[in-house]
Amino acid sequence: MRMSKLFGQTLREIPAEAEVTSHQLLLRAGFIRQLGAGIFTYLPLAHIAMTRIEKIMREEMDAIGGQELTMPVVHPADIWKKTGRWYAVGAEMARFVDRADRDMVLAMTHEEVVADLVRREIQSYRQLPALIYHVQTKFRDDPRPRAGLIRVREFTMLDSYSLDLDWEGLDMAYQAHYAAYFRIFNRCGLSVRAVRSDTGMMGGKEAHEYMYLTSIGEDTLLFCSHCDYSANRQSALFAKPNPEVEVLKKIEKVPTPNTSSIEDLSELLHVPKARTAKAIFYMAELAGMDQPLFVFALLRGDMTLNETKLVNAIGTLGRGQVTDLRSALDEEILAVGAVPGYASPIDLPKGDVLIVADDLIPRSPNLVAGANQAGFHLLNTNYGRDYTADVVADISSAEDGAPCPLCRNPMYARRGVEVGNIFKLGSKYTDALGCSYLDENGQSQSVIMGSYGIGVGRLLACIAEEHHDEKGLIWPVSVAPFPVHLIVLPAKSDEVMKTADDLYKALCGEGLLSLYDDRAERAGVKFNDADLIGLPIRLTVSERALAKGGVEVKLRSQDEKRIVPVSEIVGSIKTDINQLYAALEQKFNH
RNA sequence: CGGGGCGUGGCGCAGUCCGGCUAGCGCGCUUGCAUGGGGUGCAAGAGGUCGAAGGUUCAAAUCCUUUCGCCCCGACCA
Repeated sequence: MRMSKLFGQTLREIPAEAEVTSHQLLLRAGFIRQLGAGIFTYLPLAHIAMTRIEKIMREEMDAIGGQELTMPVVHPADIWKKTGRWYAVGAEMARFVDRADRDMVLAMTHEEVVADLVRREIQSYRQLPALIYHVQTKFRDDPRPRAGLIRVREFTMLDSYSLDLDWEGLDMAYQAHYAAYFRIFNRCGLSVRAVRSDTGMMGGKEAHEYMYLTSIGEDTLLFCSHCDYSANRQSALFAKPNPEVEVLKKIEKVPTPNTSSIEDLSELLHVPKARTAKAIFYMAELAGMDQPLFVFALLRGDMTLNETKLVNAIGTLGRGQVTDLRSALDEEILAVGAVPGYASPIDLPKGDVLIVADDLIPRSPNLVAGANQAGFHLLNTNYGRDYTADVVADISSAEDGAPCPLCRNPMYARRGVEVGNIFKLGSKYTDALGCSYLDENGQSQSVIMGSYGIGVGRLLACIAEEHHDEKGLIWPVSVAPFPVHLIVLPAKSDEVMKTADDLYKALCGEGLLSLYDDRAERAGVKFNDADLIGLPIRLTVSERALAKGGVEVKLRSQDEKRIVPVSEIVGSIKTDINQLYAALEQKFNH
């Protein structure tokens, strides 16, 4: 590609809207341009890089038996209504009506389409297992896109779907993906950690997320310092304290004026936070219910509430899945007879209030709790004797330093960006859309499904985030838009330009694609642009280099320069490329 | 959705508080000359409904109202 013809230019200054490094560099180097919030154009350089990433994805998917197809971006709402997600997913799903007034959906994922397809195509156990995938556009109307390509609304995703006879088959498909996804990330030069995750709107039994660890990440992950336990904080378990058994003391009301926080309470009464109970109030919207449900969450004063766990705990009640959870307003709290700052489940006039207690509460005797009266708390409240809950479940959040649920050693917290995920869905979607197959005994069985995805643009951004220096990007050889950046410097004689032109053609002839900076720019401009764009190998044709007997070769990732005779340049570059690939492989083989 | 910030040539900004000639500056872009290994110099140019609508005023980038968009924090999120 001649740079004089390349669509898209580099920017000297950082556009004001970019704060995150990958966003700044991708804008400055002429890879992306923004059209709207979370909506981007991928210029030729980014397009080529993404195409290369997708090629790696296709190779790895094909290697585990995947078959590529393409599914639509616009779906009739019908199938989403059948699985319930038309109702369960909120404004994140973009909807519209077509000219015939039919409800339509922009694809945010493709389980429904897959299930509909399976219903038509799969009838017999002989057709299973099957694995299909595509690389397709998704639209999720995220309330807050941010950080350039890290969190966008429209994006390209590799998503694959495994279809199996049974759960054992799904386990195998899941394992195959688990490994294939690591290979994809590693071949792209990105180091990731797989952590256990919540299944969220996807549903299903088990899920992992692939996390690129970085301080700009939006997710908080917990890693055990000793064993290999790791999880997203949304679903991370931890070893809770084991309180000693005590004689249940008599409940006692004490005045505690102006003591509405656990800190103040703990100080005033000289009791550790672990011997208090705190109440947190929510309004939960449940699928299929008109009125939001008041949720009274109770946990020990030394614990932090985990909203994801709370949502899941409410979901186990069978009253419907939570579609929205928000903090209750003071009026709403007072309306159920509780007093903000002094609330407890004891003697609560029970309207339609759902009490969810953390599982540490029943094991913790003689806790200080609110008296449902401003200015008073109760000493020695005990679960079972004084009150009960509708659900007892783990609703506490694992924080930095919390003991590992497996080995009790402390866990540490890190931030990360989710670049991929894998879900064991089971028959949630296949049953909803009625896809079954006949087994060898002629019995009808549910197709068991898994779904797996990687965001291509987000992956590109993470690679940029990981591979750069103060001058610009440093693309891994596997995803670089071109392996070679060929620079010709202005010169008096025509020989320099002719040598460069010939070299450019020779490289093309050898299949070594290059970005050829043939512009009438000065050396500094060209070198700076080359550093900014970050292609792996830089070749410089100049009078000075020719006088030294050849062309200057420099790797973007190293400082050394060397002169290589023109006749040997093709071989030399091929060697460099091979070494770069070898180094990349080396990095992840341990 | 709550809080904060910002919309002025392609990019970065000044001017807005306190209304007043033809709206500036740097970069980039065009042309010419010089220069020629790390964003070169000189000269001459092109390019702007000051986000939009309405209002106040003799006069609005500037004041008022409404609205749209973008960014950041939070809520949210596969």
